Amino acid sequence: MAAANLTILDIAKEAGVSPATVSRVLSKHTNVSPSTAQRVREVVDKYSYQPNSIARGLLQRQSHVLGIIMPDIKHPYYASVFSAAQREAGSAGSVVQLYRLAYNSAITDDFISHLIERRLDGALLCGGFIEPSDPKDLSAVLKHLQQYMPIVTICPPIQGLDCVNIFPDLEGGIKKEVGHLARLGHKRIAFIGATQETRSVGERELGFRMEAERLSVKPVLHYENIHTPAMGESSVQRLLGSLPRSAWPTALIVVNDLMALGVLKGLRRMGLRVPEDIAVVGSDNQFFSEYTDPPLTTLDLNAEELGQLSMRQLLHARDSKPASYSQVRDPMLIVRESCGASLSGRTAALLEGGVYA
Amino acid sequence: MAAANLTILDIAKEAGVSPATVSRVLSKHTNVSPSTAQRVREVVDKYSYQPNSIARGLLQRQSHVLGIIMPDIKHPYYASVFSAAQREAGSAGSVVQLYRLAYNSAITDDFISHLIERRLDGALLCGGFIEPSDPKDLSAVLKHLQQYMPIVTICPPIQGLDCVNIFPDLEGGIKKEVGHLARLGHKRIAFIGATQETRSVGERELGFRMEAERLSVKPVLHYENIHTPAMGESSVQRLLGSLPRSAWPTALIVVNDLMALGVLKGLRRMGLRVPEDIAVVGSDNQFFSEYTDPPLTTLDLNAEELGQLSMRQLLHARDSKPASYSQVRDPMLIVRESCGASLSGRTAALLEGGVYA
DNA sequence: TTGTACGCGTTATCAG
DNA sequence: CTGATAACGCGTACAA
Repeated sequence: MAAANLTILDIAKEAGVSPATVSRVLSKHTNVSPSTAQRVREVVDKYSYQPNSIARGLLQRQSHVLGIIMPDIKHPYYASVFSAAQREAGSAGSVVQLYRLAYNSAITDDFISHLIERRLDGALLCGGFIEPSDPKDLSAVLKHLQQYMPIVTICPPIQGLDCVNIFPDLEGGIKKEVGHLARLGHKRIAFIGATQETRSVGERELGFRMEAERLSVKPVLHYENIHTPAMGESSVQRLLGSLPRSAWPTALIVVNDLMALGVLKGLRRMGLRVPEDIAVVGSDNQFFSEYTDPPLTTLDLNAEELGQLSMRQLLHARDSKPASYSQVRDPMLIVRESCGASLSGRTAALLEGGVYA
Repeated sequence: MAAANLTILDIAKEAGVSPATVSRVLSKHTNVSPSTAQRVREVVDKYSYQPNSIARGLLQRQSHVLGIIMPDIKHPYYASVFSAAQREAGSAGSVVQLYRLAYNSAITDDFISHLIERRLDGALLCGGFIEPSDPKDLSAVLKHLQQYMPIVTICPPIQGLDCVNIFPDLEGGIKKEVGHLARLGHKRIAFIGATQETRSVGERELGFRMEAERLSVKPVLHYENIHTPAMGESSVQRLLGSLPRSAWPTALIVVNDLMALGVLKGLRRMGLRVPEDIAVVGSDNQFFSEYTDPPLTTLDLNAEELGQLSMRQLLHARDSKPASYSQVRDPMLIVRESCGASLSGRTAALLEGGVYA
C-alpha cells in the first residue's frame, strides 16, 4: 500500500488536483473547498503520504532543528537540561540535535561550521567549554555563528556577544553553602574542585573565597584534574593526608555532586563519619544525592528549568528579533544530613531559608 | 566579511567559475585543476562559505541524520547508549536526533510519521516501549517505517520484523545473579520489579523464576508501579512489612540500579544492614553503583557497547543492504559488597567467573 | 477556489 | 577539466 518515495505530485495526480492544492490541504488549511480537501486527504491517507520536511525546509529556510551543545550527556546535570530542552522544542514541533563539545575544549570555527552547515534554527550553548585567553576569539567565532542562527547560552554572558543568557548564580550558591556551614560553627572549610578552565569552577571558587573571607572562615583550596567520582574518592586522601589532623577542615564543599559521591566513599574508607567527623556538601543536587549515606546537602540548580526556559527563548528568538539580556537563576540550598544541620537543631539553616528535604 | 546567506552561486561568480566547479571543489575533489581549486578555495575561505546541507540532502536523499528513540535520556542507561551512539554517528559525519517515546507507550503510526517526515537516514530503537497485545500492530507500524529507513533495535527481535537486533541477555543475566546468590547460601530470594509491559522487565522476571526453580530457591515476587529510586525506597517497607520475619527473603534482586539505590536507603531506614541482614543486587551497573554503601553487586549491560555497535550497524545498513540478524550480548556479573560475597570468602562467585570490583 | 510557474541551494549529467 | 541544464520535493506568487 504505502510506497516509500511518493511526492506531492503523485498524490496530486491520484487525487486529480494540482500539487498546489495538495500543499494547501497539508499546510495551511485555507482556500480549499471541503470536497477537494476531503478527496486529497483520502489519497494522502491511502498511501500514508508524508511530506518531505527537507524540501519544505529548503524553501522556508527553517529546518525546525535546534542544536544543543554540551560536553557530556551522561552527566546528569546535562541530561536534565537536554531532556527539558528537548521537550520544550518538541512541543513547538521542532527536534533537537546534540553536538558534543568535549570538556575544556574551545569552541572553534571548525566546530561551529558543523552547525552552520546544517542550517539549524538556533543553538543552545550549555556551558562546559573554556574561554580562550583572548576573549575576542570566542566572541568572534560565536558572532559568526550568530549570522546564521540565534544563540542562547546556559552560562554567564560572553564578553562581546549579544544574546540571551540564562544561568544559575553559582557564586551566590556557594556563598549560601559557606554561610550555612559557618552558622553551623565551621571555622575551616575546604573547597574541592577541579583545575578546569571552565567558568563554572571559577565562579564557585570565587564565591567560596569571598564568603569565607567575609565570615572569617579559613578557606582550604584543593584541586584535582577532573571532577569524577573516582577523583573525589582519592582526593580526600590527598587532601587530608597532606595536613596534620589539627589543620583538617571540618567541612568540605565539593564542586559537584558527582565528585561528592566519591568524596563520601573516600571518607568512609578512611573510617571518617559524615557529618560527625567531617561535614560534606555538594553543589548541584542530582537524582542520587538524596540517596547517599548520609543524604547530601547540596544546591539545586534547577537544570530542568534552565533547559526549558533557554529553549523557549531560543524558539522565541528564531521567530522574532533576537534579544540580548541575562536572566540569573538563584540556586536553592537543599539541607539534608551530610552537613550536620540536623545535629545542631536545624536552626541555622532555617534562618537562611534553606529547604529541608 | 562573512555574509549569512551566500550560496554556491555567489562563490562561483566571485571566483569566476561555474557553480558546478565550486561544488566539485567542495565535495569530491576530482576533475578540477589545482589552480582553479585554489582560487575557489580562497573565495570560500574569504567568505567563510558553508554549503547548505539541507539542499545537499534533498538531492542526495541522505539527510545524514539518524534518529534515536528512547524513553528517558535522564536514565543513565539510556544516556550511555545515546552518548556512544552519538559518538559513533559523529565519527561517520552524521548527527543524531533524539525522539522521546514515554515509558510504556506504544509506537504508533503517529509517532513514526515524525521520523518519516524528517527523512532520517535510520532509526535506532532503544527499547522501553510496550508491545501491544496484537504483535502485528507493532510490526506493521515498523514495517511502514522501514520503507523509508533502516531500523536497528537495542532490544530483542520484534515478531514479524526483519532488522538488526543487538541486545543484552537480560534473562541470562538474572540467572547469573540467582545462581550467585544461591551459591552464597540464599534459599529465599525476592525480585523487586515494576509492573511494566516492557519486555525488559518480563525477561528479567522469567530468568528469575526459571533459575529459582532450577536451584530450588523460593522466589518472592514484588511489583511496584514504576522503578524509580523513591519507589525502591518505599517498596522494601511494603515487601517486608507484608511478611512475617521468618518468611523474609534473605536477598533482594532489584530490577535496576536506580531502584536499588532507593532499596538500599529504605533498608537503612529500617535499620537493616546490607549484606549482613539482607543481601541486595542490582541489575544494570550505573556509574553510581560502586559508590553506594555498600557498593552494589550488579550486572553490567555494557550500554556504551550496545550504543556503539547498534549505531555502527545502522550506518552500515544505510549504506548497503539492510540485514536481519540478532546479536546477543552477555551481561557481566559485577561482584561488589552488597551481595555479601566478601563475607563468604568470595569463593562462590569466583567459580562462576564473576568480576570483583 | 484552483492551477501554473518559479525558486529554495545543491549536485548529477552530459556536452564541450 | 569545465560549464550549462536539469533535477531533488515542496511552497507560493500570480493568474485564471
